[in-house]
Amino acid sequence: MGKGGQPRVLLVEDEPAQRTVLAYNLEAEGFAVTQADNGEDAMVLVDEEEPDIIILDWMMPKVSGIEVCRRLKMRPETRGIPIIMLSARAEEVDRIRGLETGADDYVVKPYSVLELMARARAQLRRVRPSTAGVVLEHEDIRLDPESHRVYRSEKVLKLGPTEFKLLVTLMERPGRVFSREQLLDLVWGRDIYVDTRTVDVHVGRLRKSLMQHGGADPVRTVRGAGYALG
Amino acid sequence: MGKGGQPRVLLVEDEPAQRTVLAYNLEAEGFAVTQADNGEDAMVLVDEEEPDIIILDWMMPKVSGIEVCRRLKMRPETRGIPIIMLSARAEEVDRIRGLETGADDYVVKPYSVLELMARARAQLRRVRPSTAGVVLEHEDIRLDPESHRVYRSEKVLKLGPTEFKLLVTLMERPGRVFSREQLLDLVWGRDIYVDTRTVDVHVGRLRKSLMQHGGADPVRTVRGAGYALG
DNA sequence: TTGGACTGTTACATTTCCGTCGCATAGGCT
DNA sequence: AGCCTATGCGACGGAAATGTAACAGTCCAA
Repeated sequence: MGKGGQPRVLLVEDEPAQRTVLAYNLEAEGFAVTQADNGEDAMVLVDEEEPDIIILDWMMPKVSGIEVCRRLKMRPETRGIPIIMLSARAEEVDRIRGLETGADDYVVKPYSVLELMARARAQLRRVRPSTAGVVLEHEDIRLDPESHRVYRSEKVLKLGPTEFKLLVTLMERPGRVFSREQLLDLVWGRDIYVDTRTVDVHVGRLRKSLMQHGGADPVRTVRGAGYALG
Repeated sequence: MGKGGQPRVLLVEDEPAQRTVLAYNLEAEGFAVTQADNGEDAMVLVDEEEPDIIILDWMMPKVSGIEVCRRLKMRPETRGIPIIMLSARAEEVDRIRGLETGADDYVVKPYSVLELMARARAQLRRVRPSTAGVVLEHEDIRLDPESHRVYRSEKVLKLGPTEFKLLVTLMERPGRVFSREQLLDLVWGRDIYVDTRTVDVHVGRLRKSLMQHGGADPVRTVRGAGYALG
């Protein structure tokens, strides 16, 4: 995985409008998006960004999506990356299938964005079964990303957006110690400037929220290093 | 519906003995039975056979029942098919419920065959109540897409077209949080340009409509994320 | 044509949350 | 103990997200 929670997706589509819409939706769904509008750039970006999944348009100038797919599936180091191919008409899917490019899934345009998201998640789950769309559990804490709900011993907890994201991050790797800088990256975003002490404050708020109905403090402070769950 | 009033059931169970027994009983009860022993085949058969109801074992090799269920409930064209999940122990039912896979009912092994039949019929009745329309229900809200009518505790509600579509979308996956962008996609259509704040306004109108005869607000606002039902 | 129903936008009110500061407290080292 | 640093935590101003009424435009039926 790119970083703790944010799966990286490489989006290859030559039509700017479609690419923009997709990128927007993917980002809204929590993906870190890298964009390319042609096959050559895509090949380079695969190595540079090491995406967790690739969404690839079939029709493209120069190097076509099919060709990109074929090349990637030939190299051992990129073979494992799931590829979802976009194609304009249903009949084409059969053709692409026939070409045995090795793509992992196909979506026909015009596609439902939600469906595409679902398929992307499904692929990610296959490759990395832990995260993305599954209910996270740690001791008596249960977190469902889909319904955006957190339970502790059957009681619903109320927590703010940042506390929620913070908890998601911690729960994705229970026991692992995250430095304040890492947490800023993962929860706030890579290019946001905020004081590292802000993390402390939010961890404090998260603690209070998690203990609002009683129970022990599940967050562990590692002096000089950061925070961890359990 | 299948031919001549015979409801089609897709039976997905990897244990041959159990599957055979169940299939026999289902056929005796007048169902047209299609069988699968794994999730992948099941996904294919859903499209090929268009069953009226699916009985799905939880534990299966490769693609689990949960995963099949989740995928089916994500696709609009299969979302309406009722799914009954079979699970080995009672505790698991709670777990599956927590996962919000969208299954319509749960039966614990070892189950009474009669009970399973009864539940299957109940689901069919719900989906096909002489009108052949899918009826969505959530708490005290009942929505019939066929007649375009919405009831709340036996009283008919009056709501506009957009409010109706919005409610349909939310009710198709109760509990799930939809972002404003997703709702724009699903309710308005993906190539319509409207401000995301418009969603807020319509959610507000939907709320007012749903509470026009009293009752609590069934729509949940998830700050920083979107809206959900329940 | 007129009136009603509906829609999308805007402006404003209100709530909730965020980031920072200051000080208290705890932990670790000599 | 005494000192220094890291962390906990309450408070506060302000920003951001959301609720909502009002408005103008559109469509359609009477």
